[in-house]
Amino acid sequence: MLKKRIEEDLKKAVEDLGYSVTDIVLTSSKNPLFGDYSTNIALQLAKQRSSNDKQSPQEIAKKIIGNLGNLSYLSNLEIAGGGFINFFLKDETLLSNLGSLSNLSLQKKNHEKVMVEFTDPNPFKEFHIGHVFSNAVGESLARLFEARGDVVWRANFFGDVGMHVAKAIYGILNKLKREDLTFRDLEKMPLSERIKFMGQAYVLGAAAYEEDRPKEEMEKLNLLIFVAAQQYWQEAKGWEPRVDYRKHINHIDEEELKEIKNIWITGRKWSLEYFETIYQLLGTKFDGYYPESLTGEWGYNFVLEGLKKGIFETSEGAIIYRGEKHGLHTRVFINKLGLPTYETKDIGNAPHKYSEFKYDKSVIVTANEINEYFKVVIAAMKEVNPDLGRKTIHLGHGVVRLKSGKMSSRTGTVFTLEELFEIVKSKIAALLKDFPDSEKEQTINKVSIGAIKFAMLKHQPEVDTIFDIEKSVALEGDSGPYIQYTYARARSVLRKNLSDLSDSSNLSKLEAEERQILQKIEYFDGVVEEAIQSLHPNIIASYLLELAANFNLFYQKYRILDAGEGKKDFRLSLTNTVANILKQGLFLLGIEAPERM
RNA sequence: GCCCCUGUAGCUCAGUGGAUUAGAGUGCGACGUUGCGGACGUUGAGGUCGAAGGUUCGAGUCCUUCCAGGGGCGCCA
Repeated sequence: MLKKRIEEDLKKAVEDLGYSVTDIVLTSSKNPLFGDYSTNIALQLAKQRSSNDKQSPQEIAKKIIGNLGNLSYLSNLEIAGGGFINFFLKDETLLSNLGSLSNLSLQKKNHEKVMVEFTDPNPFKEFHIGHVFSNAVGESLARLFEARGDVVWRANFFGDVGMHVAKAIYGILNKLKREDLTFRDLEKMPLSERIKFMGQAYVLGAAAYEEDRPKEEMEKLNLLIFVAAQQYWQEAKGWEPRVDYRKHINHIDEEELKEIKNIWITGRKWSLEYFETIYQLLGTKFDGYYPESLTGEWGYNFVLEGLKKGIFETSEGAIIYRGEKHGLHTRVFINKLGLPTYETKDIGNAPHKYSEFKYDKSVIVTANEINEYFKVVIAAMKEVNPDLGRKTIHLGHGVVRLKSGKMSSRTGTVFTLEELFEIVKSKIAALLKDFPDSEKEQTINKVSIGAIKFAMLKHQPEVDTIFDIEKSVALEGDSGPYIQYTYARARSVLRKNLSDLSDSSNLSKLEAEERQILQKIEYFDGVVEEAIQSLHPNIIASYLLELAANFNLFYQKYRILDAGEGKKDFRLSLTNTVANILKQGLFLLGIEAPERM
């Protein structure tokens, strides 16, 4: 990578002048007049010294250039503007670089163990497009870490106990009664129908909860679910309970408990089965699953430990953490019924995950509406277990909004992945109507998922995205299909060439468009590093769009296969490298690149 | 009321304190291939970077205040 080389040479030249530099900023130039790379280092250094020793940026730049001497890979080195140093690479340098990149593989030099938790959909509820956003971001981060050589563990945390489940089960019981069905009838339906039923039941239960009438009944149901879940883990996995939930209930009707337990186990299983079909479609495979029914118990112990140390305190019958000491809010960890809240389940999630995978870093991707809440959880974790606290990074992604407003499974205005997928799929299917049947279905899926994921990943993850369902998942312009199409077109040319690709560094003259592509290829590695460092997959997305646009312009203007000897080999090699990078870049975004589309 | 996030072209968004003239895509106007895949390419119009101060040789970027939108603020997740 040439950028690294320039940075090293530059750093040495600057240090020889007696300046201490921690960070050399070398940027790729947008304007070809300013060379391939530029640095403002001289302007930065001019500020560093006290006034009596001050030198102008130009003077410093001049000295730096003097120290750099003659660099064989450059065609020119100049001072411009108010002290910028511009680096012009030789065409031969870029060309020889192409040879080394034609079988591109990223340098794998990092070897940290990284946990990435993402998607986190709750059983009994719909998989909505917010989950798709979380999945797209998380899967991309996981792949970026892997590209750097890290060992990644994909974690999926889900709420299988808590009021939302009580609402869902309350809804199921009532909906069954209303429609004169039994739970057995449900079991005979196809999976998609069962999921739909449960989704509707949840909305029913949530609405009933708002009315306040059955609140007490639902709170009791909530407790029963905790007991049922605990029994399940005891029987199925030999789990040793750490918390006694029964003591919070006056009287338990064992028949009722049995019924609830059956619905909980079965409904939960259906949801998880269904989520797996979605993960397969989206291209994620999780290494570990962390249900709140278990992490809650881990967290319970964690909080009690903190209580003994005085980190947590009791208040009005609940166990709370006072966040004010860190400029945060007070949050309840164990409610007055003795049940762990989400805070406890989440704080217990850390030791639970760590017990299975001893990570150096744990990145948790969730919606940003719980950013403030997460700060409290991490602050508390840092006090009880500083090591785990330090290793935890929370990335709050933006809310996916519809034009009509935010969607919520609580109010029933969800927009599910299925609904979105159907809309996109029908558009793609229309375009691919003459496609050979054997690969048709698969290709339609690849392109549809590419369109959806790319539409989400082209934005910064932290910022809210507004989804105009019809328009947002575009197929032309800034889109996944645009890049996939460019890839397919490049592959089509390469398939038509029957001879071997040969080295072509003896080329006499580069066209401007060819040079621009070579320059762009040069800093793919740098872009990947930047994306990892900032946890911003959108940097990859922007890069791919630029590369695809550069290639399309070249493709439009010049012939490849009948370019004539000398040119042809080079252009094929260039096309091959672009195709490889597009494919790899898309892979880093979790998107597949079909050979034909 | 307090805390956090966000205000850049009609719309959706990029933009490390730096380089004439703030960039893409989309939408709108005008075009292009007897061509290797037109889901492509070229071109035009479109901006008081929410507002006002400040720091700096230099501010869309940093600081302060204000305005607007969103999220959060002890037993939902």
